[in-house]
Amino acid sequence: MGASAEPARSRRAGRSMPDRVDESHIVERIYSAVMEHRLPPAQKLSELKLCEAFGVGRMRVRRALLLLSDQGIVELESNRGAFVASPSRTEANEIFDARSVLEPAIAKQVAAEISSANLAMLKQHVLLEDEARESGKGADLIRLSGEFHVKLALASGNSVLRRVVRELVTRSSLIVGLYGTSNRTVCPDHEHSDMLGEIERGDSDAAAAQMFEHLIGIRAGLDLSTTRPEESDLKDILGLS
Amino acid sequence: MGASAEPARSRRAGRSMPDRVDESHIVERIYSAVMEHRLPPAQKLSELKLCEAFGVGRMRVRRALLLLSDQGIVELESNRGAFVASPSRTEANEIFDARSVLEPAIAKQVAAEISSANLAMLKQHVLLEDEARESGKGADLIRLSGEFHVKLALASGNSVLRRVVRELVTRSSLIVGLYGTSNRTVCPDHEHSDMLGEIERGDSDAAAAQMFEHLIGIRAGLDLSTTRPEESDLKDILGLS
DNA sequence: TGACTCAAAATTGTTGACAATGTGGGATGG
DNA sequence: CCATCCCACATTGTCAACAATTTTGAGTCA
Repeated sequence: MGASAEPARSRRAGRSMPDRVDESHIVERIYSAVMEHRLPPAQKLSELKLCEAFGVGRMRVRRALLLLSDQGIVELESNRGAFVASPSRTEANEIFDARSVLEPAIAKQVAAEISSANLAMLKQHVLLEDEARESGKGADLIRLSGEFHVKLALASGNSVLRRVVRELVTRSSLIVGLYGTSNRTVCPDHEHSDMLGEIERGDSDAAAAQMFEHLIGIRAGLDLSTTRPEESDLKDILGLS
Repeated sequence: MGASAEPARSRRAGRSMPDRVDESHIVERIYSAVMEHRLPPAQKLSELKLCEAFGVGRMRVRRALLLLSDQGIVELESNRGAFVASPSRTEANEIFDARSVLEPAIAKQVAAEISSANLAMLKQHVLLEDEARESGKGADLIRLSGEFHVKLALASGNSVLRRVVRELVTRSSLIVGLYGTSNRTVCPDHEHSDMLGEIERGDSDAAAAQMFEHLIGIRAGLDLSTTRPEESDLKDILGLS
């Protein structure tokens, strides 16, 4: 049964869908699913399933998967298909190294010139985080913790910065799923709130320092030591991309 | 004459080609051509021409173009094809804003922990720049000036940083082509050399400051004022992607 | 039971044909 | 001479069939 031969509209009741689904829509949805830990690392992404899910032809799905693989969210294995990426410990360290370089600089910039509207947005977001933490909604908290970093970049008003952070945060979400040590897998309690305080005060350097420490804190909640190589690191070691 | 139906090997004598040309090869080649100002902004990229040039089927070319458009190097217009991107002044300012945030942080990081081998590589590169400047090889100088920034990111040993900088520098190359004011279109004379000095001394903050000033210098050689909107800015103003 | 073989089924990769749209040029008329 | 219309051509977008590869599972044998 070809998925794309159907009436194309009037899909199964639950989810509303734009009339014209293009690649970017599929990409966005998979990004969200990864951020919310609904798509675990190494999950198979069958073309047929995706075609049915989005009511789209195979070409669209393949193009979306190509874009996602270029962004490190998906891995394409020849003749085997697409899988949600499973970053090796080496890759994970690289990603957090990059975040430790880039995100403090972004926090610094945002602290230097944030609009009141964006400040309010971030405050609102932190409130949501507190709410999720206190009501024990672990899944929501994980998602919100990641989204904070994206919204902070968004507050810079610069789409390039937003895009870079979004990619890194989403990949980090996969890393947390793979290497998170049971408890405290997400951002330590009130660091987001503290950072926001520095931003509100306009203390750029303090905000940058806070972000740097914060990222160290996140990494501390992960098991990223590469003393003994593990499964998905073999390809790194053997030098097979 | 179908381009992909030929013997597939033994192409025209000049250029050697990998036996198996995949999307990333096409992407790399177009990146290089843009960096070297051999592909000007708004240049049409016909699928057929690219198929012939690379000896590849249309699918490969289309996928490469999709990746390039996702990275802002190429613009896809529906039913009209692919063109080398023409960043609007608004986009150009956004890109340089992002560079002014990210690259100083990268320079800081590199200054803090560069290997002697990478330091030597950068010194060698600056020598090449001097050579090109003194022998009046303007085209080479433009290319080398951009490459310096990429190589600096490369010296961090972090592929994420390298990738981000490479994308931004390549887009900047398009911006220089569009908005560069005749003379001094590239990096002011010895700033790369000065920056390298700070890096060698291990003075992180000085290196970061130098990079920041350097980027301001580059922007000063461009005409990016958006007082009266121009051609390609219309789409920004009208809110059409 | 467990390991192995092999063929059927399922999935992915690629190609070519066709439809849809944009482009250019010549004829026509003012 | 210039503008407009219209048709042939060229290019892009989409799809469906086919080829290649992997996966599955039943069957066989030790």
